[in-house]
Amino acid sequence: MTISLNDIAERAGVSVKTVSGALHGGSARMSDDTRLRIREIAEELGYVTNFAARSMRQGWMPLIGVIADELVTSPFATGIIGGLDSGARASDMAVFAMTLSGRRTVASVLEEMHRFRPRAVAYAAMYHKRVELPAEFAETVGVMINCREANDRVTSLVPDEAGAALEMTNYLLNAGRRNIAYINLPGLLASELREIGFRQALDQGGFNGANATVLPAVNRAIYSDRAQSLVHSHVQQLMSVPQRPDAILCGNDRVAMEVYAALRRCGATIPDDVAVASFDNQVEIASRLDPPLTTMALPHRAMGRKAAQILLAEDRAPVEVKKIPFRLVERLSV
Amino acid sequence: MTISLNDIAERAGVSVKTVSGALHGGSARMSDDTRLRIREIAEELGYVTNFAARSMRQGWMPLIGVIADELVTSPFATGIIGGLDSGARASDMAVFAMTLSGRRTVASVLEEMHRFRPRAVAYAAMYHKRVELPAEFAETVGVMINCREANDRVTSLVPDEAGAALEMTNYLLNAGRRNIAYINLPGLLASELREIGFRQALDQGGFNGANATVLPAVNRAIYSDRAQSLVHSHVQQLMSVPQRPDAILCGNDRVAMEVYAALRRCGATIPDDVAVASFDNQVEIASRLDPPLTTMALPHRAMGRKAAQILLAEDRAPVEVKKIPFRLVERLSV
DNA sequence: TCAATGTGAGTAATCGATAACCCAAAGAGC
DNA sequence: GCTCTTTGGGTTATCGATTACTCACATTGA
Repeated sequence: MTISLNDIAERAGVSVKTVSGALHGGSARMSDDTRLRIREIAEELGYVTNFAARSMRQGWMPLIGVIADELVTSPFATGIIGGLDSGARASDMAVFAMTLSGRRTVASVLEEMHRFRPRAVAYAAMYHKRVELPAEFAETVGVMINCREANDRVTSLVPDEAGAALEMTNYLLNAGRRNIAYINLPGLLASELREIGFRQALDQGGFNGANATVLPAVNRAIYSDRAQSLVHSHVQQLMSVPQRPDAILCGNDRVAMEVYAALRRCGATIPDDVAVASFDNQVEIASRLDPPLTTMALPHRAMGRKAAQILLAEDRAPVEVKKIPFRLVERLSV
Repeated sequence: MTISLNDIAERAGVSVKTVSGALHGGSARMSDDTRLRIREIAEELGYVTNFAARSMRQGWMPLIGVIADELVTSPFATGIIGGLDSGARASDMAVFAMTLSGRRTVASVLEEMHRFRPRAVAYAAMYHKRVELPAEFAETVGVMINCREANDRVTSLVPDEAGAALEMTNYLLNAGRRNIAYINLPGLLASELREIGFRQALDQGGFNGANATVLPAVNRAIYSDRAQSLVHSHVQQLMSVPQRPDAILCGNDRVAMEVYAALRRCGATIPDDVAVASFDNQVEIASRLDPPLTTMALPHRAMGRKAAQILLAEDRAPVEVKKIPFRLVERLSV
């Protein structure tokens, strides 16, 4: 048997309303004596609030529902969910995730979720992309995380890719690097935006962004011969010409990992001969490379926390697209 | 405004009890005509069950609570949570995860969770380990996933590490390999158990398990000089003696990744000169290596599904430790 | 024809927490 | 001494779904 307010009231010789006030309603008028006594009894009996019962009056459960657009894999989910959680916790809310896998549609997941009457709902993508949300859900879904709603019907939080590339490129320039090559990952929204920022920073720094060296890596393999040979041959070629680069900016940490291997084979040392910098801060990789990799950390936690803030705000703000800044993680590769 | 049974009843000109019976109670007595009409109206009005209200009578919400012992990182969480989810879905339950991070204790997380009145609670570890659960929670937590309760007070589901090593070693022997080396990952429960299975298989196959070649890798780095040189020197040494191995069994896929690189540097081809096999099936790695890696897949999904089964079973089975078998994923490295 | 049985559906209580509303007693100001 | 306000706390309705209980009507068998 679980303990209810009634049990406590009986034990304390007061009414349930007094107990409710003592435990939850901070402003309820009663003597400190009564309040304390009731709290002690509750503790003693092991009372635990019944959210379901409370929600009958409130109309909602203290839950933030998250629709995750892929199986909650990748360390990225951690950041987003963790950020949401820490933001939600401040308001005594919990995060409740459901995955949009197989042939479960947004509509069906939303309905399943609605049965629990969450206070607010977010949609989270596992990598930066555009998502088209059917118009009828624009009201229900309060915020898009790590993706932009295709018709801008919902407030979206996305990483500021171009800004990050700008910052990182400036960082390399400030470190005295003058000849920076960029090894891109074609086909990803993130890398395309990063390339823009890269070129922009060069322009602002007095170099010619349009003419910068930008080479494609392959997104599909770690050690497959093709991928390795592609990055490897790029690096080899870069290092064999007279004006060899003194810095290589990589599309993401996995590319950086390959670049490390390639540079090592060319006999170049990092960062003395060539600085290497990157994006994502996939800690498992970045912090374990040798030397540890300087990289722009994706703002997953920040996006999650911001999302919680937006969802739990008193009054709904107008729809907008918010670019969340990366964080520069300085390690030893620059 | 959300639609309630009352609204439907009004619209249909029947009582709420009839509506409830028509939508949920499969056995409620009423004409098919009435039932159908009510369902149509419910659909039309966009009715969605209110679980909170239902739970007032049932006493629990259709939720399976999961206490995850680390930030739900790593692709492993996916399997466990996904398995739980698919098992729970069969009974129309949802999975509700909370993370045991920072200084949140099991007790506090359990209380937070209890406020939502989940039907059952599981404890999931992100890698195979022993966990000591305070005695007072042995009743509350129905099953331990990927870990074994230290005092065997709770039914535990763990991967059958030794069995997997046995199977994989036999597989190598059946493939005609006669000289198998094992590169271990010291300090992990999983690898220690795997080593036992490895030696046992050799014994059973007529080789001397006790004298088998078992070498330690390092668990901490991908590309750090030390780790690389350790695996590298191991491999180099193995390959430089007359009775070089014709197969290397690796403690896990990350070790295999390093072994691939080392073998390549020695000029050995996989699998012609040396077969490589491993454990975990960390797909991102295993399927992208060249050649794709043959490995024993951790039974994360299976454990999750089994856990749901146990938690939702009518009558509670006696406490036991269940070893869940791995699955052999044949790729091209053997 | 009349009681027995069965069928479809309504009534009202219930779960636990909350909130609008009410009431009694005590102290303040005239 | 009397009204006014504040303090401490009780009563009761309510949220939505379920369910034990009840009832009206129809059918069936004697």
